[in-house]
Amino acid sequence: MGQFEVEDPPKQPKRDRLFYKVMSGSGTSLPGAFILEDGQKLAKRAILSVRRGPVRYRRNSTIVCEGDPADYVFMVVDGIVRRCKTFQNGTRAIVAFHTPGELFGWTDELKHALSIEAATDALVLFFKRSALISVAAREQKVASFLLTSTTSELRRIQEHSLLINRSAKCRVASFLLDLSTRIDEMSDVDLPMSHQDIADHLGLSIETISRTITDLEQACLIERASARTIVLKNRAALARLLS
Amino acid sequence: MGQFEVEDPPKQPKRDRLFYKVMSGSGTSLPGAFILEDGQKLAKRAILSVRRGPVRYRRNSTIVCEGDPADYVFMVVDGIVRRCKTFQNGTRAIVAFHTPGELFGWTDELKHALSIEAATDALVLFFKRSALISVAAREQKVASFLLTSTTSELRRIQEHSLLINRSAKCRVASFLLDLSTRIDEMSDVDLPMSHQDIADHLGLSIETISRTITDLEQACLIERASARTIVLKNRAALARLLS
DNA sequence: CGGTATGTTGACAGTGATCAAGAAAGGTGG
DNA sequence: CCACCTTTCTTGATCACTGTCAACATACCG
Repeated sequence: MGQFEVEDPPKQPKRDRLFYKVMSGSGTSLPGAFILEDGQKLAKRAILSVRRGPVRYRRNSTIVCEGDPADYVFMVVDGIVRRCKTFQNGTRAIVAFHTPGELFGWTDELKHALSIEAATDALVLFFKRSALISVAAREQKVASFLLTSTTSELRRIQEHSLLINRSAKCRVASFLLDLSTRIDEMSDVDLPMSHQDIADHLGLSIETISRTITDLEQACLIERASARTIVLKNRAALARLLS
Repeated sequence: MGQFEVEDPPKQPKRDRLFYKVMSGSGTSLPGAFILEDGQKLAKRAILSVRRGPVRYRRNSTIVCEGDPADYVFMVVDGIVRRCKTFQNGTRAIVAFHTPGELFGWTDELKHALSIEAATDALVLFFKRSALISVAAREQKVASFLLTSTTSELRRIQEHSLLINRSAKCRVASFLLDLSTRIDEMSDVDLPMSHQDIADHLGLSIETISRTITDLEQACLIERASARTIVLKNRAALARLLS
């Protein structure tokens, strides 16, 4: 487990707002399944009681190492977290990025199969797995929340896995569109993570990332406001690249 | 939803054995989390009460089309089922294969994002989602089973997504090792699906699949007993290709 | 202001896709 | 059981996309 740092008092109000939003279901609505209605005070109190943190991590610091015991489950409060595996030849694969409000690190194994690292400066809540499990056994709403979170993560990674045989242009377009909806900005996407992170997530090299962005810009689908800020000028055309 | 066929009476005993095994947890053990102990007669009876089928599908027939309403969740009883998406240019990506005992098709969306097809002749159980959800709300063991199944699927696809930037040799080795443990045969893997299916799952062409198998055979890691039967002669060396 | 990390662009090489042809396997009807 | 046909698999030749290496530009930070 990575180094713990002091809690960040000024951020507390933000954490509680976010946390309430998540537990009331407005952040992760689930049509047709376990809908988390508002006002489930019991479930909220139950989960809050087993929370630790939030803990602040600096960019690129490690939260969990591959092989660490899977005693904790996490929730991003602020920033971006990546889950990744580094191979012997030094290459790295980033399985997923996690944005604020997402629960992650839930597994059915005793050890984490992937490292968990802060892709940007990040605030992270900790939940003890064993406590969460016993709460879930009593509180049906908590069990629903766990299932909802896991199902959402499954859906995201299934979508991501569709990129396995697609071109670089398609992968980058998919990434930009997905990120823009998750960051939830209007038209300009401020890339929170490095090109290296994006490359390792999409299975491309940083050079190809750069070149592809240039190509998309020359095709007038996007525009580079700065190296890290991209304006999606034609979402429809970008989406057409995916099909 | 695909064509329904008559039930297959002689297979019934097998289905019930399998189903009991699954619900008793011996097929999908979950260390450290919601352990499904033996003798949970209530949960078993509760789930069985909302089951339909089993329905028999012939190889390559469609069980669910992309975009069909997600009213049902499925369980393979016999054979192999694939979940896939076909793109406009005709290429296809197979997100996952499902082996007997696996629950699949669970989603938090109203429609299935992927087509579900029989990769071999297959027997499939149906569960009405709405019924499953209401049973899960009453029966904690059923909720646990849903979470366990979803978590297992998540783990599998996360492992698969690590292949996104690996070589053809590594992808094929990974596939063969995974398949051999899932089919649970001693040393020889009888490939249940076509090379085309494997190619679409690994993001390679059928020619590369064939060539890679030839390479692995010449390196004495495997041996081709027939086109569809492969003997893993050196599992350790195959596993070394993955790291 | 200098130094490091990050991003961009070019030249070239390598892995795997594509196209094409042939071989093996499986299914069907005689 | 065999001949035939279709599907699936194998192997070869060529090409394209993307990785690698290198140089340079820019941003970031003390």
